[in-house]
Amino acid sequence: MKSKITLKDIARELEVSISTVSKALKNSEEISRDTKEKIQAFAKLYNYRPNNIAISLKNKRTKNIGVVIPDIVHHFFTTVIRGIEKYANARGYNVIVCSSDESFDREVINMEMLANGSIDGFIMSLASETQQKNDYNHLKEVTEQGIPVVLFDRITNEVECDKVIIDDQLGAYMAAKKMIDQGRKKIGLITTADYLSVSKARTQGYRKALTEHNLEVDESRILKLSSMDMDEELIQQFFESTEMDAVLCVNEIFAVYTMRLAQRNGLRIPEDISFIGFTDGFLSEYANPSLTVIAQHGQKMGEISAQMLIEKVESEAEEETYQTKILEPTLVVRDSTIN
Amino acid sequence: MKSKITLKDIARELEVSISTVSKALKNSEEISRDTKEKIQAFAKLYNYRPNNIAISLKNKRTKNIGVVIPDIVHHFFTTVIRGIEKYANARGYNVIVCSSDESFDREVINMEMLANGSIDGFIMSLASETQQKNDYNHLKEVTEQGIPVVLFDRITNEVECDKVIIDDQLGAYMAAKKMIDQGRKKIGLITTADYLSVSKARTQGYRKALTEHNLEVDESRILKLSSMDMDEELIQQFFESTEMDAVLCVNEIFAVYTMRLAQRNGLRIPEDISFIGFTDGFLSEYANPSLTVIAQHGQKMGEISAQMLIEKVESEAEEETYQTKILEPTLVVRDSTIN
DNA sequence: ATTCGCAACGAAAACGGTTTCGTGTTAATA
DNA sequence: TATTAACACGAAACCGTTTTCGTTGCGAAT
Repeated sequence: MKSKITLKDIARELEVSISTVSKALKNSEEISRDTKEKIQAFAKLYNYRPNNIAISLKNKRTKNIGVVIPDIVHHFFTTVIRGIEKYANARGYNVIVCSSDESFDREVINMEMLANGSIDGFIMSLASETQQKNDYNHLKEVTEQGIPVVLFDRITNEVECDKVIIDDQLGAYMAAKKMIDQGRKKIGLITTADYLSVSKARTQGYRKALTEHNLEVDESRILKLSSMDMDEELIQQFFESTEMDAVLCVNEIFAVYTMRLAQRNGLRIPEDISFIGFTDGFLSEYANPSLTVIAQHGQKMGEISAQMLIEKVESEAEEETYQTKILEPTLVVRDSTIN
Repeated sequence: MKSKITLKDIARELEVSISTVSKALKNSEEISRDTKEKIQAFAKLYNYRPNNIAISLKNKRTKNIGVVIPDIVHHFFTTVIRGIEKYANARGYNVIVCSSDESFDREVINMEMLANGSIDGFIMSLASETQQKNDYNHLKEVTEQGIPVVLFDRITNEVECDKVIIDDQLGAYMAAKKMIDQGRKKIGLITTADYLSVSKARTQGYRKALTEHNLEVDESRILKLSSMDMDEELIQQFFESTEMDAVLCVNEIFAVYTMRLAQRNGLRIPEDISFIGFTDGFLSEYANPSLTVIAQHGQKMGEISAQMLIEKVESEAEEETYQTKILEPTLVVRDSTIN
């Protein structure tokens, strides 16, 4: 086991000072050509790599980005991570991923773990429990320490920082309008509790579309589930007791599950009933029939988040100017709606 | 913006030495009750947290685990990450996730980035390109430096380290046997190229099951796809030109996609043709019909990997003893096979 | 009065780099 | 010949901790 070689080792071996070695490896003008060549050759031979930790301590910059998300086993979030990684790695940053598991406490603990020097900034999406409690002191503390934060998707107005979201209201509006345009009148909505910023916005978009097209919003056609568990029982009851010719769901699981219910009840999709979901994941693509969805562009969201964060991290300026980027959702038409 | 307070700050403010502060905060016996109380109160008031980076430099331990996987947008790998996170976080470790994107070069780069002090050990699954090239020098270098490595799922015998896999051969065997027991005779296999360790093992299990039950292995019933892309064209051709009453697929996407093809051709599942896939993900659960699968227990795999790694990291011993844990796969019966 | 022991604290090295500011040597200039 | 500037390099501080090894001051024992 040959352990890592340090500047000190090289200096001792070549009988020069540590500073000379350091400068030589950075190709400093101060050092003579001969010495530089000798040192560089030696370093290459022994495969010298500077110790990241030491550099971090000196620079007070770690080149690590902390990502805290509610759930890692969720297609949307993984695409966001992919986007973050793509952009961050290209700029020499590593990504430290922590999942809050929708728990407020775990979110706080993870942030505290990372905030003590491990990372240069945070990219995060709020745990549902956090949105429910409406307590953002952990976020405020971090920003007050000067650690940049970018919030995506599940955001809050309570904390001042950069934000990236898609226009959820518009997305739901587009989906509902699509169904209305195809002559659907009895459009149901399966969503989650309103404390989730995204669900609230989507419900608004749904209402807006119906109202604007002179359709009454029938509250019995709206099912609000707790976000945590996919309650099959409730969906089943709802589906069987509600007359609908179209259903909008705030995620693909609700949609695909309900489609199956419909099919078992002898309904044809999309002839008798059509479906639109949110999140353009594998489930939508490979469902039978494939599911029309509002794509949230997770990867793009991740890239933009990373870009915004790294910009803040690397900017010397102390400007306290924050922006919110709103991405446009896209309707991906598949076989669960007509043509 | 109040930036982080350090030991030095406390020492200056309270007119004691840095060492006294450090000891007081660790409740050392050396320091008088009075002084300790004063220092601890001050630290609490100003919310002092030790700087992780400084501690890492001192201890030569980062409490970070590096995870390098082929793809982050993949259910199996995310469940593994979840398992790693769960175990690691409980022990105070952070998880740095890097995706190789199935690329050898990215795998090498990521490992080099992390190996220079950022992490205490690696948990990884090989990129398909790496398995194809059969080049593991980057892994060997890392282990020679004394950095522990745990390989999971996509492993190689070329490098000596701890390993965690499921018994892929057994899994495929179980699946094929299940179909045979139900009277299926013309069992197809949709898999990926043999250089992927798991695909090879699964193919072997499939062959073994057929042979043992006096069924001839018809090579024309085996489709080998490049792992990278899900080639719909090829699957379609294969499906339509091959007579089968059962299909075993090495992942859920292949299975679900092929099920849809079958249904469009008017076949009933599972009456006319039955399906079994690998990976127990959302796709299998919410497919219509739901898909019988060989569960790979990703989360468990992650937990075990993390446990093995942390054990190595924290053990002083220089023992060069490595083990390979083989998990038993489970057959999860759903509606794509008979009862 | 001297020595001893102990309690309570500080100085300094160490981790592995970067960087500023000397300093000694040589060669060019006055 | 004395001065000076450029060159090439080293010493040391610094980042924030931990930890070892002093070093005080003081009461007790001799």
